[in-house]
Amino acid sequence: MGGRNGTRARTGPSMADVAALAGVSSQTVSRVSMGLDNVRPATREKVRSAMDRLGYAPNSAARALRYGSFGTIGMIAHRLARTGESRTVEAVVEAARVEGYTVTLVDLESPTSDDMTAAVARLGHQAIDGLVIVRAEAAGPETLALPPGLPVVVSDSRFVGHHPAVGADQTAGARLAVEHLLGLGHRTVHHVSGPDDSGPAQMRIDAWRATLEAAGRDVPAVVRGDWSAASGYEAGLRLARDPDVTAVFCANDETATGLLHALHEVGRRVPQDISVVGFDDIYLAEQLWPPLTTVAQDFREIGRRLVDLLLQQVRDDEALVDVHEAVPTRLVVRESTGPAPA
Amino acid sequence: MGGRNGTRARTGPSMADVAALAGVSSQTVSRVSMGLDNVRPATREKVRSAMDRLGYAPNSAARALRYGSFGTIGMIAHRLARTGESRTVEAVVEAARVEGYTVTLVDLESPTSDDMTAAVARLGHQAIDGLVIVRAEAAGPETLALPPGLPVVVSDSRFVGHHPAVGADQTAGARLAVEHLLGLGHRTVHHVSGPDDSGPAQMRIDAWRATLEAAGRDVPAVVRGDWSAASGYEAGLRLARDPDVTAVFCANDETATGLLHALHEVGRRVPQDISVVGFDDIYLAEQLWPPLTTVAQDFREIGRRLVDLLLQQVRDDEALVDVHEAVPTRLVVRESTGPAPA
DNA sequence: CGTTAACATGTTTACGTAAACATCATCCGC
DNA sequence: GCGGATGATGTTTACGTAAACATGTTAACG
Repeated sequence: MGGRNGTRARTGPSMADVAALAGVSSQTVSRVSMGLDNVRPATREKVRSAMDRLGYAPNSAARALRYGSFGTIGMIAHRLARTGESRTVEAVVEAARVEGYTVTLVDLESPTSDDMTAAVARLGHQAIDGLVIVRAEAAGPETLALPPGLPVVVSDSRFVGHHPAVGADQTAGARLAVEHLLGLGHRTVHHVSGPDDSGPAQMRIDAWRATLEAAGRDVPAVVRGDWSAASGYEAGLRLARDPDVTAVFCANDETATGLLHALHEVGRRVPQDISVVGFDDIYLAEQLWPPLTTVAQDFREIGRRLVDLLLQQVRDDEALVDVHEAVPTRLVVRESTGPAPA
Repeated sequence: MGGRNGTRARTGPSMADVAALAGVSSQTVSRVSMGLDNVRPATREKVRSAMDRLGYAPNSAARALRYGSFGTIGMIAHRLARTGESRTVEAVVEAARVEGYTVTLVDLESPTSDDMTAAVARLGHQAIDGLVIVRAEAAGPETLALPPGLPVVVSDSRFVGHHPAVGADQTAGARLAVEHLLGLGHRTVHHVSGPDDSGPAQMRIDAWRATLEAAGRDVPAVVRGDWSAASGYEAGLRLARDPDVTAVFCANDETATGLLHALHEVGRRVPQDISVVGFDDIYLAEQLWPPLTTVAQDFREIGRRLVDLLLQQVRDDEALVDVHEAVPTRLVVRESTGPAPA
């Protein structure tokens, strides 16, 4: 694995050292350390001062070994500075904190199945009680060799039936976006999608198509993106050439940002000429120009439920494979959408 | 602390179980597990299949206890979905992966000294070999009660002399931004700053002021921001009222985004009427409208050096308090800056 | 065929903590 | 003032791993 110090590393004073200095047994030190009350105040004080003098801190490895628990959740993500990713990471970290857990992050070099497997293997050797997998793009549920018995939750619904999953309600969200645009009088809605191998991206595509079909509208060809702003920019340049395009639904807000850029550049006005809707409601969405109409994901709730579901498995020691929770999304209407041009 | 399962948690099969099934000693299992070569192929195979059958995974707590090392770096950040934060987190996680380490994240509820102390206390009980503190806004170096002997690095230079620090070269970066604007003919440059209690924010203010003074220009009053896009928006509304304002240097790209929003809204053209420069070079900067001229931080390099410096202390077991590395910044000129209006 | 080296494998031990159990002192009521 | 209860403290042990040391087995060479 590497990374380890070959020999003994920083190992501070142990309970035995404190005990020797305080003139008590190490068990008494343990009692003080855990805050039990069956210790005489005078003794407690002796131990406390010995701890302070030596700079004692409990060894969490030993504790973990004793308890079989680390108070730590593992999390696998790819390119975590991306908007959706970082919001999810933040939310999971926050929810974990409330439960008294910390989060250990591993990022993937690439979202390939191999890298995912490597990451899982590395985390399997790490000190975690459970695992959260965020947007497992390329890796399918079958290809994942997880340590048996390790509780897992996933924020990608392709894993339903394999692992419990929590995610935004992609389908309803995409429908909201498309219906909003149709309601403004647009004849149809174009879509700049996420990458092929992403479950959420596929769900947004499907819901977009289904909504158009249900309304009896033409379904234009999907413009492939990859979540990036750059792909949105390119898509924008392409779509702007077609004067029939009056409404675009982007797979995420970054893509939408790039699209807006392209439209500004070629002089198409938003929303007068073209309306744009994003997905995620990133922090910057309301400060873009124009402020972006988007489908808000409740990241905080998603993080909370991911952690809940994970800890439920950790505590009860049973897998919940069939669970799939869809967290409601809501449309946030700002200024990037307007009535279809006459 | 909380969070622990009261009784024994998931504890899979141990080496002893594998050894029993394979008919060898646990030490042989250990050898196979560690990939040593002094095991007969036939024996290795027996052990391997026993491992597979039982679903054996090494217990990292026991390993950590044995080695005194976790292969894990702790990281404290606040609001980590923020641009600069998430880029730094990403960079540190990536650099740590290269070194064979994972990163345990704790986010602060608020950047107060109390919360910081609580976070440190919680991490002190966690399984980490060293600690990275990112932008310790409110908490000063003195107020931090760190576990003695725990290697620490900080990405905020107020900690120089207390802990080794790595950060972007704020001063040079701010100077680049201001000189760029002066070079375009602007008489002076206004500044929307970060929060009072931030070290980097203060350094950017100081460098902005020093550069203006060195050029013999008027130094306008600082407009206080708080890193957020919303604060940039408000600052923008305020600054737009003053027709003398032709150039604004924002403390970060989010603030700049909000500022652009405000300027668009009131009809001031960028860069024809007002030039805007940001700081950070977030992923979206080049896709904003107009694409944002900004001071790029080399987050990847910062992350790498933070991890290097930390692991150096971990491995050599000595503190490097006097180290302070400033990673060069560079100006990325895009379209939000232009010649001063005539 | 015997001696020895080289290698494979087993045994013992320590890492730091905390539960379980054992012991010892103190204080209460009669 | 004595038996028993209560509470404080000490002792033993196990958690899973891997280093250090010990032993056994095979092969090579004279």
